[in-house]
Amino acid sequence: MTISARVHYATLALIELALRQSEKTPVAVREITRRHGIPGPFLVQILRTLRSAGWVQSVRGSQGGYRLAVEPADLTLLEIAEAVGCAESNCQTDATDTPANRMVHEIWDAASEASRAVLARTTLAEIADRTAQDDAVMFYI
Amino acid sequence: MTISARVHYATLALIELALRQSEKTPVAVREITRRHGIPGPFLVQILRTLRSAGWVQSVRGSQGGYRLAVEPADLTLLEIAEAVGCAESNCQTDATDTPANRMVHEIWDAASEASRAVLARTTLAEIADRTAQDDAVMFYI
DNA sequence: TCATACTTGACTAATCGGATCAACTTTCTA
DNA sequence: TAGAAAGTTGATCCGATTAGTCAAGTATGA
Repeated sequence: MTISARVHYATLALIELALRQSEKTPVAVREITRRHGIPGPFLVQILRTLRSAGWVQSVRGSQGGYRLAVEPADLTLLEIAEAVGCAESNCQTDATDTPANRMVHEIWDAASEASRAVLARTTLAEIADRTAQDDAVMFYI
Repeated sequence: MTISARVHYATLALIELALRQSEKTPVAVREITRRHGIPGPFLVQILRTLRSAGWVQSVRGSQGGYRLAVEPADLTLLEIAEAVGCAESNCQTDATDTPANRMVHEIWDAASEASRAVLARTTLAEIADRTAQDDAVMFYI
């Protein structure tokens, strides 16, 4: 469960889309990259993945952009991380299959499971809401 | 907290040394590599790190080898992972510092902390003991 | 004195994550 | 109906990290 830049950017983009769900026109890639400082073509690549996961819709042509296609409350950070991140194969070695080897692997698995549990119980809706609150405070100041 | 082969091998080696603490002569590298299927020169490299951490002692010359230099109950898997593994810098990006960015980073930190907690509460003594039991069962069969 | 075993430092090969580019298609708008 | 604005796709590149190797040297027991 290594959190790569890819996963981080994907999450930021989804938050942005979640916060602007009510807008009529879709959100252009350039707006997202500008607001969050994400390298442009890289975000495009990430959005492609999000689209094939069915979480965003794209609208082509002028005035085009991206729109969230799911309920933010239904999407967990674990799902995002697993869909966007690469293979999360934990610790592949050629070590002999011994009791010690199995025992140690159990611990790595338990550690991995612990962090996955944290991500699994956090939804996009939660962080979007909390972000919105912070944004409001910033605006007020 | 990615578990690399390096960390895995280090842990296996330390278990082996822990189980053979009572032996008169130190344990040769070759014995460890054979029993656990660890690439020879690679293990040497790892043992160097363990030695500079002060966890193992080396004995040179004929009949030489390695010996555990600490109480297995005092060594946690987290310490091993952090000493042997490389930089565990979680998610470095150039993303703009926004509420969303901070919020998301908090979650990654929480996830990382959860897995570290698991490793922090597991000691070398525990896994060595449990391994010894499994070994005994295998021998009995 | 020789075989055994650790020491050290440099070196290589493969993989992966991050990032970029160019050529193309779609759609709006003037 | 032309052109500008946007997304689409596939290929590609680069640098860092990891896994793993090698060779020359040193210490020690038999």
